[in-house]
Amino acid sequence: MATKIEEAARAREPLTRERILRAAVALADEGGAESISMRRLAQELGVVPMALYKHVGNKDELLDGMVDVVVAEIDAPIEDADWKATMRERILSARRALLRHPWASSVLESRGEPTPTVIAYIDSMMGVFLEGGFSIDLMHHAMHVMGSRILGFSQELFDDAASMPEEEAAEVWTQLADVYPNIAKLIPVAIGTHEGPAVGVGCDTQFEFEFGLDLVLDGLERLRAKG
Amino acid sequence: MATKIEEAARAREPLTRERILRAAVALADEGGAESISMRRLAQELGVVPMALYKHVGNKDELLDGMVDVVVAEIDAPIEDADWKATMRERILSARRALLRHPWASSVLESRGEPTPTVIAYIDSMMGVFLEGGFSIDLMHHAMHVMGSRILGFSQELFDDAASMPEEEAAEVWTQLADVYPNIAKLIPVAIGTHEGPAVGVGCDTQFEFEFGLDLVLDGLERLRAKG
DNA sequence: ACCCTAGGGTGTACGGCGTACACTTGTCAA
DNA sequence: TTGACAAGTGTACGCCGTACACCCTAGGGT
Repeated sequence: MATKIEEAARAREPLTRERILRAAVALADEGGAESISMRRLAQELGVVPMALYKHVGNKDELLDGMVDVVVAEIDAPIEDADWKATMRERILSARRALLRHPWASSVLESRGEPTPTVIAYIDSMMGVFLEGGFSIDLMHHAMHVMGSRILGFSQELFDDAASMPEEEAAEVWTQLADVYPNIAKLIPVAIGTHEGPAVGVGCDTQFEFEFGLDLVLDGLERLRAKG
Repeated sequence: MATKIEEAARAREPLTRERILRAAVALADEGGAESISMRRLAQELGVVPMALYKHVGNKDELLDGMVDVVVAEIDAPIEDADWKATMRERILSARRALLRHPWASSVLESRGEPTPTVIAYIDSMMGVFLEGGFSIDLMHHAMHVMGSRILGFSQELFDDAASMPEEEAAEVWTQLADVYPNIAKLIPVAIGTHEGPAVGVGCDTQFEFEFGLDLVLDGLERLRAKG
């Protein structure tokens, strides 16, 4: 009897590639990229590790599948807008997707060959450039210039040095002012004005992303206009 | 006797943090980033794995040390030049260092907090901006815009799709032309002109890097001039 | 001449990982 | 009823990082 109920409970939702991917994404969402392991994921699904291999091939394929889930969340390009607005909006949409899944950018970076889904996304971004009047050559360069920004992220040198109480951080940095004088100069700015999301050494990541994005897009527009 | 000789041979060059780092860099240079393991490295040094821990603490510290070795290879900034030339030259020097150690960029990306050596490098790059007439705010934005480019690399969406014979690659791509129409448009360019290092879907990575670098630097110069 | 200490190198062991391979079990067609 | 096929299981292998207790040797204080 009891065993029948158990079996029923287990069989209620049979293992599926989709279900595995959903569970993996959920697991990574709450535990970060390094918490994804076949064993941990199997446990989360109430199943033995090897069961997963009937649906995903290997771990790399799993990671690819997870990336695809995130990329699928990116909005379609808007219509009836110039190339720059279209590009900009779609990239910001991609960024929103990546912010919902903070593990995704590091997984994306680590992947060698992109998945067909990612390639299709890239291809459609190329289309935006071409329809916007870019030559094929310039579109090619543009794609390289954009780099990972086209997927909504850009690798930062520091991750935001948060997690330290603001005043303590300030003190540490003023102590280090003579060894890193220029970095130290950033502190008075943030502490002094002391408003908005810029606290401590941290900064408004969203602003910085859009700043860089616009700088690049403007540069490309200039080149396009010159022909 | 024999044992004495063995011991002598082993003791000839006693284990040292420097020696470990040199060996690790050499190992990664020839085997790639994923070939670095404490066990493998110990074996390379003719020593038991745990011996390393008397000198490096743990694997993360080892990786940090390896990064430092590479960063130390970057030339000092040139003198008596405007900020853009200084920046440009130093970044290209960094890129040369990273090309000598292809594993380094991925290790750099994977690291959370940068090492003091890296921080010092970043600080000195900030100094170049400031001495070039950037306000502190604009310098701050500029550092974000540069991102990893300041260390001589930028993450590409594909790694160069090399390793496939050129004509075969062309054929594959023309077959895929209807599913990735815009990517396919890149092929005739590379194949058609057929000169320089641009073969197949590949492209001149160095050119693309400098193209993007200059686009960003020019954009920043414009902002600086406006004040 | 003795011991003592400290530090570098060792050996063993633990818990985690990805996954190959042989197996049971449940389902449905013939 | 049987028999094939797919889904899930169990066991095992070879990697990994590293904690911990050990030994061995060189150097210094007595």
